[in-house]
This record gives sequence, C-alpha cells and structure tokens, in this order.
Amino acid sequence: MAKVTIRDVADRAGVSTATVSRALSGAKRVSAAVEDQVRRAVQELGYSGNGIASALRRSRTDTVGMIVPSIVNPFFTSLVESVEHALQDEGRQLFLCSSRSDPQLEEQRLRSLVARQVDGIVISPVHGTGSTAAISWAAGELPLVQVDRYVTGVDSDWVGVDDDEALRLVVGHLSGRGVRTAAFISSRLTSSSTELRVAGFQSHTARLGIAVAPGALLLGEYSIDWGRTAMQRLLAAGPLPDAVVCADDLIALGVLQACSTAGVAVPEDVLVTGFDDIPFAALSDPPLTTVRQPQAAIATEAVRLLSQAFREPPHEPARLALAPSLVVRASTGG
Amino acid sequence: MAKVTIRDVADRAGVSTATVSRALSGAKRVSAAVEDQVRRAVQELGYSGNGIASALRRSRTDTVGMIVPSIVNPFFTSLVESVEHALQDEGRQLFLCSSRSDPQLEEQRLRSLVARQVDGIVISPVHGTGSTAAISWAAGELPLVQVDRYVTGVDSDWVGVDDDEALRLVVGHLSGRGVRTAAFISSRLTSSSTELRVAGFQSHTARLGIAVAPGALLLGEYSIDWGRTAMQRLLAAGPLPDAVVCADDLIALGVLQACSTAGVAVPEDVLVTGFDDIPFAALSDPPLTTVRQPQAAIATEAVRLLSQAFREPPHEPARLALAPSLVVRASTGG
DNA sequence: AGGTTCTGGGTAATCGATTACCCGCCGATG
DNA sequence: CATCGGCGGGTAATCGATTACCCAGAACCT
Repeated sequence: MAKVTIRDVADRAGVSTATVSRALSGAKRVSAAVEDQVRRAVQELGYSGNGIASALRRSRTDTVGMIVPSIVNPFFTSLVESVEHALQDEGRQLFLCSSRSDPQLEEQRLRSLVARQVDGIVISPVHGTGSTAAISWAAGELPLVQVDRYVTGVDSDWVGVDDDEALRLVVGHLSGRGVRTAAFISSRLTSSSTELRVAGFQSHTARLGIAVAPGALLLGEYSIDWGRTAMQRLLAAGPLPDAVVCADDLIALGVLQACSTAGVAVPEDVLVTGFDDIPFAALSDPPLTTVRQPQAAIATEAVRLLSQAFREPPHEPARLALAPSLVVRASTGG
Repeated sequence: MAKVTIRDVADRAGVSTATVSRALSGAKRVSAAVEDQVRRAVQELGYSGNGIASALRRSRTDTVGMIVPSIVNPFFTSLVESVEHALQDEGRQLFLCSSRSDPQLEEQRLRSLVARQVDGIVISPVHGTGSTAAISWAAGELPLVQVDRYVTGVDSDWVGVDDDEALRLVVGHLSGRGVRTAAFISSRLTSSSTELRVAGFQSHTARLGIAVAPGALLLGEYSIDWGRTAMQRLLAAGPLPDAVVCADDLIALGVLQACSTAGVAVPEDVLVTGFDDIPFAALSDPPLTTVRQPQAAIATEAVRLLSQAFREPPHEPARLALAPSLVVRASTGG
C-alpha cells in the first residue's frame, strides 16, 4: 500500500534513479548486470511506476480520449470498440467519455481531457453549432478528429459516412418497391449527419417523385422511445405513408414496436428502414432493412489521421465521407 | 497553441503563482481585487490548467476508472451509464476501459488505471480465478469495488444481483407453464455469476422435477452468435426440451433467431428466457421473457461504497446481492 | 604513447501546480 | 503604548519520473 517510487527501487538496486528509468524504458543502454538488479528490485518491491509523474515530464500520456453522445447506442459502442482496437495496435489506450447529448457536458469532458493531457481526441459532436466553440478550442490545443458527425467552421479532420449517398440508396430502394409517399423520423438535434440525412431524404424523394406530406417529418431524438412515439403520432394523424424512413436503427426499432402493438403489419401495410445496421437490426420483427455504416473503416481512418497529426502537426484538414451500403431485410418486403 | 502555465498567468496578473492557485481553487481567501486580476489574466491568456501537474501534487484525480468485459453488451453499457450518472453527482469523472473478456488485457487496463492514479476502480471481472491476481493487487493499491461478477479471495466490496434468486424466479415461472425438460445456454468463462447461474439452474430444476438432459448445458460466450450456434446444436441434437434458459439476453436473442430461421415456433414449440432485460429484449420476435437486473441500484451502491472507501479506508468488505425481478413476455407464452 | 570516441552511469534540472512556512501589516486588546 | 492575532500574499519545497549534461574508464586510432 505504501507508495513505492523509483527512488526506492534505485536504493534497493544500488543505482541511481536515472539508471532505473533507463533500465525500465530502454531509453539508453544499460549493462545486463544492472538491468537484472533493477528488475529484481522492481519485483521485490512491487514497483509499478507513477504514470502521472511520467506524463508530466514527458508531456504525453499515450492515451487518446474519445467523446460520444451516447454510450447506450450500439452504433457508437461499435465505433468505440473499433477505435480501441485500432489504437491498441499503436500501443495507445482509450479514455472514453459520454457527453449524453448535452453540449455543456461535452465541453466539460473536452476540458477534462485536455487538462489530463491526452495525446489526441476523437469526438462525435453533439450539436452542429452548439459544440463549435468548445471543439474549436480543443482542436487548437491538440490533435482532434471528428467522427460520424462534424461541426462546421472547425479546422479539424473528419471521417464519417456519405449521408447523401446513404439516402440515395434507401430512397432508391423504396422507389423500386413502388413507394409513392414517405415519412421521415429523425432527431431534433441539428448535428451535421442529421441535417444531411434530412436533406438527402428530401432531395431524393423529390427526384423520384415520392410525396412527403407536411407533418411527415418528425424530429425528436435518437432513441427507441422517440421512434415509438413518433410512429404513434403518424398512426393517429391519418392515412399512413407507404414507407417510414428512420435516421437511425433505434428509431426504426421503436417504429416497428409501435406498428406491432397497433396491429399494423410491416411490410404489408408500411415499409420501414433504419440506419447504422446495429446488431439488433437483424433480430427485430420483422428484421430491419437498413444502411450499413463502414464503422470499422471509419475507426481505422480516424486513428490513422490522429497518428498522422502526432507526427506532422500542420496539415490540411481531411474530410473523408466513406461509402455506405444497403442491407435489405424483411421490413421492406424482403 | 503555446502552452500557457500558471506562471504566465501570475506574471500577467502581477502576483505569485501561489496566489493564482489560491484564487482559482479557493483554497485560501484572496482579496477581491487580486481575484479579479487573476480571472482577467486567465481569460486573456486562455489558461486552462494542467491536470497532470495538479494530480501529481495532490495525488488525486477526481476520476474513477471502470473496466467491463465488453462495451458492446447493452447490459454493461447501461451499467456504465448509471455509474457515470452517480459519479457526476460527486463531481467525479469516469474513465472507461474494456477488457474484451481477456484477463491479460484486463490486467493491463488495471495497471494503467493505477499508474494514472485514478482515485478508485469499478470493475466487472472477466474470470473467476484468472482475474484474481491482478484485482488483488489493484485492490491493495486503491479503493476498488466489483460489480455484477466477482472473483473470490479478494478483499473488496462487491455489488450485483442475486443470481440464485433470479434462477429461482425463471425456473419457477417455467415450471408453472408446465415445462418438464429444459436446457441452459451460458458462457464458458467461469465468472462468478456464470457459475451461480448454472448452479441455480441445476438446483431449481432438480427441486421442481424438471429434467435436464446430458448435453443440454451449453457453454460458449455471452454473444448473439453463440446463442445462435448453441441453439442450432440443440436443434440438430434431437428432441427439443420444453424450454431453453439463457444466461443473458444476447444469447437468448441468438436463440430466437436460430429458432426463427429453423421454423421452430416460440413459444409454441419451445419456451425461451433471457437475463438482464436489455432494451432490445422487448423488441425481439417474440418479445423476450427475462430477468431484470436492478442495474441503477447496482451502480448507485457501487459508487456509494467507493465514496465510503475514500473517506474511511479500513472496512469490512461488503457483499450486496440485490433482488432481481422477472419480466414475463411472449417468449414464454405471454 | 597520446589523443579520440564510446559507453555506462551519476547529478541535478525540469515538467506545472499545490502548499507548508514565513513575513509584514492592520486593527484590536489589555 | 506595546503586543497579539489574523489576513493577504510571497518563497520555495514538493510530488515522481525523465533527461540534458557531465565524467571516468575502456577501446580504438595514428
């Protein structure tokens, strides 16, 4: 329990702290005999080092921070897992925080990460404009890459999915199924991807002559609950559209549940699509047609951009919109 | 970008670093005039402090680390979210790591957290015995509480669910539905809860005269995939049992999927139960009967025990097995 | 043999904030 | 009027590891 420091190890091994540090980090050659002494002393004392002190001196922590809007959304947890994997290969650790879709909490997390001197940050911003100030500031302090969503006017890398292409795929598919009217359920939060998905929905439905009734654009949040209530509203409002397009899978799952309890058959009475392809999208009743995000690729690219920023600070911000793919399941007719 | 330190602030405000520190932390009274000077200087320079240096000196970080076996398992993410909430109220932050069900990675995470001087650790151990050494060591270094699962022989608090009671509920319910034969699908990893669930399954089926065929105890991992393959094996092996009891919801969802693709009707041909009550358990086809864990209470208690350990180090390890509840849905006949 | 380079290892400065200790000043008290 | 206590604020030690700089001896050249 008594803290054992490098000094204790040095004393026990009969060398200086400098030598202990060198023996352990390999920063400079050390004779085999001394190295052995040190290792023995470390063992005997149970020395484990003080990462804080080390970080202070070296001013790096070999840790990157990641901030996501929600930790219970499977899309983000998949992304987090992929990022962690990618970092692992570089010998870095991940420090994960949730902003719980709250810009204030997000700012606090950012400050905390910067204060803790993480080497870099991967963030999926909460809000398209409300997050700008904090992210701008953080991006000025250390390497930062945005994933999935981005805020405008910040000089930083971004990697995500091509939202317009995604909605082109979805709407095209629905059109091929004979859909003539559609509704869209999304989140109120004006994040970049939310906006792009709404815009994509509107432009592609217009292009293909699919009608979107006024009031058929429902904005709430990315959650099962919202999907359920939004669908209930649609059901109450009057004639159903041919298809309900959802901005993420959680919403879509809520929609399916609402349909099921209301006795509305999917896909017979209405087609439903999601977005993300979370693991549970294949298990719903009926299984969900959805857009698969290339989340592993997003994670890999994000980490690559970060490492690049570590090596060569000044560079042109990259914007990588990776291609999504459509996964057709029973909710649009199989 | 240039790092601005407390010294810069002190110079700009025309005071000493000690005064700046006091003005900002409120550790000692400072005249209003000086405080104002300091605040202004902080603003102008964009000073944000160096958490590392502060942590080194104060030897605390106001951060607790949490390690879970999987970050893509909704049960754990719910737990994490609850813990984060509870910590928030105390002004502490959460540093989340995933051990990916790998004892070696788990040990590495533990070392890293200790080296980073988190104030305490919340951990759900990977393995009943393989995790013991590392956790023992960590528990000797700082306050540590185990959640959900625990390793034996470690002098630390634990809070989780009453697994035996949970299986009493499940098996009792199935018995009431007329079940005479049952199978159990669980994880191979010998964690405490896994073992207790198997043991509970066996004792309660025996007590109620429910037959468990040899080979009807399938051990793999906590995942949808394993649930699916395990069920496929059961289907291939011969006559179906009346019920399939699963050690967690992910397994159960896999089981349902396997049944669906094999054309086996649930609950007509076989009853299926899960464990955890993750949000998706209500959305499957059919909705899943499962055991609800009191995860919010588990989180609250864990944080309470941790804070208690911060204040008064030496205390008798607590073991809190909270009561679960049964959520009956269509997968057992609704 | 004398000079040069290498090598292993020690000394002490350093990272940036906190805080123990000290000091001068002011009002209050006997 | 001398003394005391408190208060605001400064000086410098401290946290623990890393590393710039230095040195002695060995090895290596002409």
